[in-house]
Amino acid sequence: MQPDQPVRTGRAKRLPRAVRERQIMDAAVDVFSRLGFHAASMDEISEVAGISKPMLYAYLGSKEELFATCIRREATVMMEAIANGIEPDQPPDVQLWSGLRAFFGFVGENRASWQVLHRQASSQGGPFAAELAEMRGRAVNLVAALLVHATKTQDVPSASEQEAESLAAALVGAGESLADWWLDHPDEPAGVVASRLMNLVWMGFGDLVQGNIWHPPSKRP
Amino acid sequence: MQPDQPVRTGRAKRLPRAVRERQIMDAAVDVFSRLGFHAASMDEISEVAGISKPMLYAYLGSKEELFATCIRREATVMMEAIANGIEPDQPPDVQLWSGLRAFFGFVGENRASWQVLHRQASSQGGPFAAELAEMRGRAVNLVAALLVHATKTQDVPSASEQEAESLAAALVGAGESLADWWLDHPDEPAGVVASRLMNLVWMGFGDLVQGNIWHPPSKRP
DNA sequence: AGGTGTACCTACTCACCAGTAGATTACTTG
DNA sequence: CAAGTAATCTACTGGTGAGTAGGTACACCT
Repeated sequence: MQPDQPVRTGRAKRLPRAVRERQIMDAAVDVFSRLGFHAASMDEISEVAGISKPMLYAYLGSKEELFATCIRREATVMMEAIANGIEPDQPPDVQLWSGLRAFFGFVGENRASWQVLHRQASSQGGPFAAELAEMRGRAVNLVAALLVHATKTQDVPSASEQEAESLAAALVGAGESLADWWLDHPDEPAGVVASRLMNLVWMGFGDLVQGNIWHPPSKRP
Repeated sequence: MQPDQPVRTGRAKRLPRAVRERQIMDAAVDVFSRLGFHAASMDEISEVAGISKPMLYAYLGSKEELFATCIRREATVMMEAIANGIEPDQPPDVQLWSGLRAFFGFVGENRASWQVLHRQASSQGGPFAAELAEMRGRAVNLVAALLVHATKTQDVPSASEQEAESLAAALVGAGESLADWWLDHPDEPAGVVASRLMNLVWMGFGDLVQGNIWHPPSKRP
């Protein structure tokens, strides 16, 4: 959350283009996340960014281009955060756990990013949703691969690609919407939310109601 | 999905108020679901409804009132569908199963309703999200009660209210977002989607990768 | 210092849309 | 069949916001 720039009067200090572009993007993510695409005005974005509207257009083009650019940037940053968080060469449950922790960690520290990325992008139709769908696709592939790998280490008929992918989609969806839910209940720490989802999707209610809990490896005997 | 009314010219046929109101609401749900709250215009809604704008205002008030009314109507209809679908006096897993089937059944046959209800309402802030949150609260309570009941029949320390409620929230969230995902993959039948979520949340990946599947009672030995 | 290009601004235009005023038509009931 | 009233229309206003035209100041190089 960017602190509101003090009300600017007169000319802004000269800055190199790259720096201004970053400032503008930050402001745009902030405003889009608070107001949504349509209700956000280019006037407000330029004001928050501390510059005038023509700068906005000169640097980042139309409102739609700006929004798409925001989505791409935030999506890339997030996917990198998750990819860096996963520990390969670990058993599937641990990989899933580290991925979930990285995901909720990112969302917790970049609420505006998540808001613009998920809620806004998916509720505007068209090219924006497509942008988002592509990123979700990458996430689903990640999880699906993990699942297939998990079944391969067992001596059961490995799940079909189709089956794995749809389960992965369900899990990714659960993560997305739990993150949305979390936005409205911000008091819980990230680790707790991540651990709840981990237990839900790895153990299932069937186990949980019998008191069987999943623990991270450090707590295993 | 309402078929577009043919382009209307001249006066619409006189109809009693109640009927017109229904037509208008149907049109509003259609347009809101396609375009979102802000991008939807009262002109377009009135056109799809086959009447002129002043009628809209005379019957349903302002744009915001209209939208809120849509949300309330659709939410009520959906909750009733689910409540009617659940079979009480059955074991917890069967109750959950029937609830999921009812939910996905409703979404499948009322895609526009779901879109306006979930995607649109949650991405507009303010009173709309509150309206939605209240309905989600009812759903969460339903599931949480079911969970608490399930643990009570076991001889384990029953989960805390807090724990049960957040797990319920996760499940409801998973359902919401799986429904969203389903909007973009409409080829799957409702039963299949419902069954996937059932397996995921009841059995968990941990069981699924070992080939343990949940079956509805009719297939049990 | 003077020139050159880039960062930056004020002040508009134009389109679109929520909401309304005031007139008009068609059922319905005595 | 004439009121009376409910349903409906056409045609406007006012405000807001995307996008732009045309100009000003600052920094750096020579």
